Amino acid sequence: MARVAATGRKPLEAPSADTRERILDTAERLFAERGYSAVSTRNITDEAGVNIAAIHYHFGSKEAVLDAIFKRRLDPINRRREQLLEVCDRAGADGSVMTDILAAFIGPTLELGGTEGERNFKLLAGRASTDPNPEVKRVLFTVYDSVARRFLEVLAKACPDLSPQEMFWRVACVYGAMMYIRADNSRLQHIFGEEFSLSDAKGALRYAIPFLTAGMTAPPVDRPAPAVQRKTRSRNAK
Amino acid sequence: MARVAATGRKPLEAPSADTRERILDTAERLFAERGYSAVSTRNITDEAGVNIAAIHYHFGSKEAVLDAIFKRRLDPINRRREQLLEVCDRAGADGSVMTDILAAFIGPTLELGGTEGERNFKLLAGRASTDPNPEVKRVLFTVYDSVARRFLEVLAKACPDLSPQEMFWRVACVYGAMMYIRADNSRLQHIFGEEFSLSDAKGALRYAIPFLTAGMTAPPVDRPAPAVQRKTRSRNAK
DNA sequence: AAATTAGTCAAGCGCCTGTTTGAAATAGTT
DNA sequence: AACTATTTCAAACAGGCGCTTGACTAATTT
Repeated sequence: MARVAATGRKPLEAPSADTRERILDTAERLFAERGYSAVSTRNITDEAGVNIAAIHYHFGSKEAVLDAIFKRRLDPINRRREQLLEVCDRAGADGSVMTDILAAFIGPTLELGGTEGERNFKLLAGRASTDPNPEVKRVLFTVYDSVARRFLEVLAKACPDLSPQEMFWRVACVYGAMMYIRADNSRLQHIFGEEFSLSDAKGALRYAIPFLTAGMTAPPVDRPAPAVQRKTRSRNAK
Repeated sequence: MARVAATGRKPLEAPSADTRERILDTAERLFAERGYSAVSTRNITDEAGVNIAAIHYHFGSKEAVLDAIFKRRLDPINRRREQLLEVCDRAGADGSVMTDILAAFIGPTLELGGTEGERNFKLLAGRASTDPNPEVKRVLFTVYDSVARRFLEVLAKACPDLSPQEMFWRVACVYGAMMYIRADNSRLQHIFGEEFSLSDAKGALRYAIPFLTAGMTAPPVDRPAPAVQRKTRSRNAK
């Protein structure tokens, strides 16, 4: 009781879940705002209002904090992705399934943004995707590898005409677009005007997924399409 | 003479262009490898084999080094981009010009890679694009703003059917793909296999530009295409 | 009520940060 | 040969880094 009264925060059920969560929330925000390398453990504990030793008591290291942040948000998202991909996989391989596959993979991450914490994580995830820091790369690898492989399986099944090379480059474009939208650097916003924002999840789903669908279903470069293949691409009714 | 003999490097014409260039080359490599925030001025001067004070004598600050790195590589590239965009602009607005516009904007940066320094810069440019550090953002802004506006002008002219919203999101996808390819994080390579690499400039131009062309020329979501519009999209002869 | 456990705390470990200094060495000019 | 301007140098500035320690408080178990 004394602790709660002293810090003046709302009482919480578990005694130290408070400290743990406050560290995660604060670190999530600071990593998103300044980047992993530019944030110190002291920055985190100071802003979270906890003792400097709390990070190493509860997590063990700065890297472990990043890992916990990603696991906390991504575990449910990845479960949802796999579930949606399963549906697409069973639906078979006609041209129209591409939109659903992309939506299954991209949607759950772009829809984040209901809470401030989710918004921060979305930024962090996008910005971390090109962070060369070995600690960041290690965390991302352990957290993304499995679902990324599943995504590629389903995708390959839906695009039997694409050579591995072509699939590689198309997937890179999809990844790039998704990560850039998540990262939401304000450069395009500055050029187009303040009324546009990459953090607008509805816009992302409405416009980016058709763009990427068109790219994924375009006639292959390697073996020009066998003339029969001709797909409708204007299905934008949700 | 004594200095050259002592360091065992090839003699150079200008007296201190040596030190300046060595700092730029080394910083370019380290920033690319570890990220701007994770590299210290001492890391740079140590590896460059120059005195710790040289950075502030020749540049004034760490941020000014980053700025000089970008200006050195990007000034010729941006001149080339503007020249190529000019040609597209004059060519008028039929559907086939989209590939040329994208190639004009993306090509000159993806073609980098002839020297080790160019390869390092390509990585750095991609990775910096989502770096939230304010120093990095400031440098990128001053260096990219002008040519980005020109690109958008030409693009808008070639896509008269797209609403501003839709243009915004499509351009975001193009930017994202380009930056992700430049950044060349090794995650996709790890999944697809070592024989695939995002640093392969020929592959990027061969496969990514058709992908993005398909996305940019897809029927608009906002006002479904006026049924007349039907574009050929299989022009892959260079 | 005693013993155990979980959590918090201020202080400090050795090392690194971006930047500055004033003197020494070198190069270019007269 | 003397003089000036440019460049390099070791040393140091105040402060921050990730992480550890050992004492202390508070809740839980026995």
